[in-house]
Amino acid sequence: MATVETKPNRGDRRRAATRARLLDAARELFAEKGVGATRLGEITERADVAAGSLYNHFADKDEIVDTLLHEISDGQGAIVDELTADIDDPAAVVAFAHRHFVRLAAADPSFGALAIRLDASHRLMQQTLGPRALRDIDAGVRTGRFKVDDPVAALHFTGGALLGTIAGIVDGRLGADADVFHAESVLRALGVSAAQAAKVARLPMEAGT
Amino acid sequence: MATVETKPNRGDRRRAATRARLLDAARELFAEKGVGATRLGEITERADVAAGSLYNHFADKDEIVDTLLHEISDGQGAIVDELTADIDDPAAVVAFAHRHFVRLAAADPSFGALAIRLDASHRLMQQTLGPRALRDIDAGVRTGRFKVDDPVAALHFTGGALLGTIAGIVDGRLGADADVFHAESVLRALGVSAAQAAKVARLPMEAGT
DNA sequence: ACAGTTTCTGAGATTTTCCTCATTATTGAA
DNA sequence: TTCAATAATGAGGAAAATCTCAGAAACTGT
Repeated sequence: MATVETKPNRGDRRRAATRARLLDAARELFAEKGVGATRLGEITERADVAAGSLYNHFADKDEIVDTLLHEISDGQGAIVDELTADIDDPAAVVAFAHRHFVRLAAADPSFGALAIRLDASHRLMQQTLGPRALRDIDAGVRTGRFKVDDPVAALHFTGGALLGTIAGIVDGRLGADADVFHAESVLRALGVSAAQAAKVARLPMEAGT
Repeated sequence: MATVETKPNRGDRRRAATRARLLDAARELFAEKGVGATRLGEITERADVAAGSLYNHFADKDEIVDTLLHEISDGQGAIVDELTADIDDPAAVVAFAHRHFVRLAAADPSFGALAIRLDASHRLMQQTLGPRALRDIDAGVRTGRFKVDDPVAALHFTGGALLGTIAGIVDGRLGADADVFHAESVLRALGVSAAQAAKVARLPMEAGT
């Protein structure tokens, strides 16, 4: 209602391009040195954009962080949803989702660094990807696949564990193949039998990811 | 050899007191707003200490963070070591250690907030408390109590999960009784049977903590 | 081609933060 | 009590970061 949908002009594209350059630069810098240590001037410099232009797009650093977070979580959330759309077993869904993010962190270091460095990453992860994860956990509890007394506690547990594994990958202590171990541990923690966890965590994943 | 041990003077005590006031203020502020967002001026103001005095004790913010980390990890590490000194079962040791930190976060919100807000808290946690945790995991693997292929991956997994649970407590989504659920999940993830995990995670803890 | 609109630019004003250092206060020893 | 040594003070200089704004450039529609 509020906004009228209209075809993007050349001008619109130019605006979008500088905005994207700013976001890319911010993402890189946040991953490299953390949010707090990144100066707005560094962002505009790396983006090769004039200092003043930043304010045409974002009011302040927080707004950049928020935008980045929504971009990532919406994008990845949708990818995972699609990846697991036709899987019935909740255990397999959870395993696939976790493996997706572990692999993503290995394939794109800036994503991993960002995930663990964003201020209060726990809370934000919970707010954005949390609802989807909680839905999957609940599904497993309902069908009896998971043995979990407190789904919310399980959400925090598994979400934190994911960030922990990502942190291990980011600083090189874990390899890209950590996804299977991680998924197996998640399933066990959720009450899946060891044999089943071992099997489900090793299911082949689609070419994607 | 280097430093001569001598009885603390009144002067020594005064110096130590301002230093302690600075560290307390820093701890509070880091917990409230994160390390990056805390200005040195805020620390001296809250500590009610002149701006210049900070430099009599610390070269810069990093040195404050380091000091705080060592203080916490040495202190809490020793407490946990003592708490678990005469326990043989590695599973019980791990469960007690995790429960201790979960309870600590519930009892002392500033500890919890600090734990999850410290810049790159994952890496730092791993560096400080990690060696002890890894030692306990290794012990469990050796005795066959844990079924874990990759102890380092398990360390990251359980460390992250702990931070996740602490985050849940800090923002009020989990109660102080989350310690049992958390410990039970950790044990399961490490390959302890569901029945054993349920039992060990509920062992009574010493009055302490 | 022209006018009107939007975006970008970058120098510099403003604000914030860090840190030094001359001075004052406190302490311990003689 | 006096003196030397150590610690604390806080005003202010230096540096850094944020943000503004007037003008240039790019773009659109007519």
